[in-house]
Amino acid sequence: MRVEKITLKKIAASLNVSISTVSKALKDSHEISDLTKKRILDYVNEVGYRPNNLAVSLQRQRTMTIGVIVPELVHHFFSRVISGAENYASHAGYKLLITMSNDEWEKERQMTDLLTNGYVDGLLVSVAKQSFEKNNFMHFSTLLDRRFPLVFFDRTPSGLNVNKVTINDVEGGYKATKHLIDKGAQRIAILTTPPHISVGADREKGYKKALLEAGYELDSNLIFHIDERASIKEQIAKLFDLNPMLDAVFAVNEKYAALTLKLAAQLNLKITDDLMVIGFTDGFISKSTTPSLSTIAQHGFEMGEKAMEILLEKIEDKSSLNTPKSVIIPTNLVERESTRKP
Amino acid sequence: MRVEKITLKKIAASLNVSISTVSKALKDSHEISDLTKKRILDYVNEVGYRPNNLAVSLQRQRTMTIGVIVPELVHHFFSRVISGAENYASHAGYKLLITMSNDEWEKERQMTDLLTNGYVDGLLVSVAKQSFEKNNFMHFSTLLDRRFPLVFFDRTPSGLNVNKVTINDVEGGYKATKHLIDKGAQRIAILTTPPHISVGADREKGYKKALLEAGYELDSNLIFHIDERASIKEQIAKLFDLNPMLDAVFAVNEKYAALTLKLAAQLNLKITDDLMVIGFTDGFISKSTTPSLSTIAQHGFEMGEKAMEILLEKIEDKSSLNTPKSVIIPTNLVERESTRKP
DNA sequence: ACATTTTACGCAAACGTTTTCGTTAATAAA
DNA sequence: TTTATTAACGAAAACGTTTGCGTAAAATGT
Repeated sequence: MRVEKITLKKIAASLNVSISTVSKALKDSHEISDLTKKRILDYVNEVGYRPNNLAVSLQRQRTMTIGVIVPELVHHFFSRVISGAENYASHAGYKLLITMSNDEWEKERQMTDLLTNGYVDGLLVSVAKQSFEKNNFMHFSTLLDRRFPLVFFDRTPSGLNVNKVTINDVEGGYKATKHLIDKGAQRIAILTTPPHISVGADREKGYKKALLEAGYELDSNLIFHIDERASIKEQIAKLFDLNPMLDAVFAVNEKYAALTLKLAAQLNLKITDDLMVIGFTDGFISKSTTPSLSTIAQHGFEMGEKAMEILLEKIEDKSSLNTPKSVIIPTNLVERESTRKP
Repeated sequence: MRVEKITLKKIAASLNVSISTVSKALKDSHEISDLTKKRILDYVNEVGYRPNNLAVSLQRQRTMTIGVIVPELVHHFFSRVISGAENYASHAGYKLLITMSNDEWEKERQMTDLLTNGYVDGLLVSVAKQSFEKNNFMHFSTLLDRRFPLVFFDRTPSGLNVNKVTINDVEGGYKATKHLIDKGAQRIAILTTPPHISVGADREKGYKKALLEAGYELDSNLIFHIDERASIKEQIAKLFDLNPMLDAVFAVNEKYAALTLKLAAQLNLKITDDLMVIGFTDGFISKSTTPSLSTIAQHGFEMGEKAMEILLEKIEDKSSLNTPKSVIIPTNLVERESTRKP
């Protein structure tokens, strides 16, 4: 039951050698004789020495770890991105440290601060909702000034020339809506986020574009900006209430789509005869509902991989930091039961 | 566009004062005159100095951050636990660093190593599947030897006397099964994990206990250990195939439960007349399916809070480390449509 | 007037490593 | 035998902080 921390200094003292000898022996340096190496190795194994990572990183000025900041973890999509990032990173010998901002500006700032001042070599972030609301990205712009390797994914800060990998949300929204139109829908509603969330706003743009292109009229009664602080289900119910002739819904995420489906069942609406539904994000939920949900697949895993690829490139070749890279991961439509018509 | 790192040393040089003066000024020490303080503060704000956390932590021998290792992030339950932990921690002034083991032993070992050697003051972990398979928990026992503050949640290592907060899985399994029995089910199947996963095994115990208590016979055809490396849906389909008289299913997680529901719909089985289903974990999925899922609520948020409470107690009062604490978070049955009978 | 206290700062050790550069002793080359 | 080389190790600076202690000058007390 050893309790005191065991350091190079203590090992050195115990074996009557210098600190540098121990350090070199542990890295199998040719400067140390095989005999001493063995003596040191044996002792080290016995006491179970582990180097202090803080000291190592401080000295090396490198940590081989990457920080990730996401708004929240519950989203399947973010989890997928992280998995993709982790996958790429671990093959390159990097580890991942994940934190969450809870969609709060202050926490995002705090985590950026914590991670970028020593803990990690680079940062991957998806911006918090509150940062959009406040339109405050100064914690990121100081990072850019410092030329700290930084890549954004999915939710990217407005007005900053940064590395980012996103999906084409406008196109995604367009595809989803177009699909409903092609299936013969006449009155198509959209359940989206408040306008300051770029991904929601962009999907809404795509929605409008598809409608206009097909000669439909835009109807503000059909455009619902969900306020997540209130009951989502009640807001969707209100949509149905307001629009008796509604025959299709485009929901900008899985959650809204699943709830729409549920409400439809409660109102005895037949999918797809009375109502078609299409979502966004191809997660477990979309596959497991009855009927299963048509959706726009975002390929989060690939997004994470790509983001990490760019980040590591920026880390290893600092000169590349001068030319921000922007990559768009293609989306594709996954047709399932909620829009499948004979 | 400043690029060189700015440190106390550089500030001191620029202002012709000593490093300690700068350091003390930044902490508003009474040892420094108001004039010098202002001079330093102004300069520091201008250049945007941020202390190096590695150096600070190394010196302070304290980081005010807590590490979390989870098998994976996609699980709603884990996300909830993390949120609870984060909530408690942030109120106590601690930050969270999250990593995932991918259910792999080696990665779990690596992350434990990374975090516990400098990066964090304490560790919260839910054990990887592979560690159970290998029955290898040495990376944790060395932590115990070092008296490193450590609390397990949900999936706890076998044979180690450790701090842990779990739910009573046996009781949960019992409650779920009993509920089905009370509702009149005759042939009740269980969809569970391979036996080495303790939570699955325990829920299965509760299932058996409830059956025996009610005078039912155990039927191995009704006990399915799902192998996640193969198609889950096909395995569930096989269950239905094998048991035409099946009238209730207890699934040990949301995923299996949702898939069961989906399959039932495809087989045109009426819920609840032909089949009742009950799950485990009260996440978004259970609420959003049609019919909605009855389930055993695990209260992940509370679990996270409690785990963090214990951990912080161990950190602040090292003497408490001698007496491992074990807390059980109560579960409760949430009845929804999938078992609701008139 | 001198002694004492206070103010305002600097020095240097410490946290635990890595690594460059000496230095000594043994070995090889002349 | 003398000189050059190599092998094996140690001293010390450096990474960027914090903090106890020392000290000169200024302020206060007698």
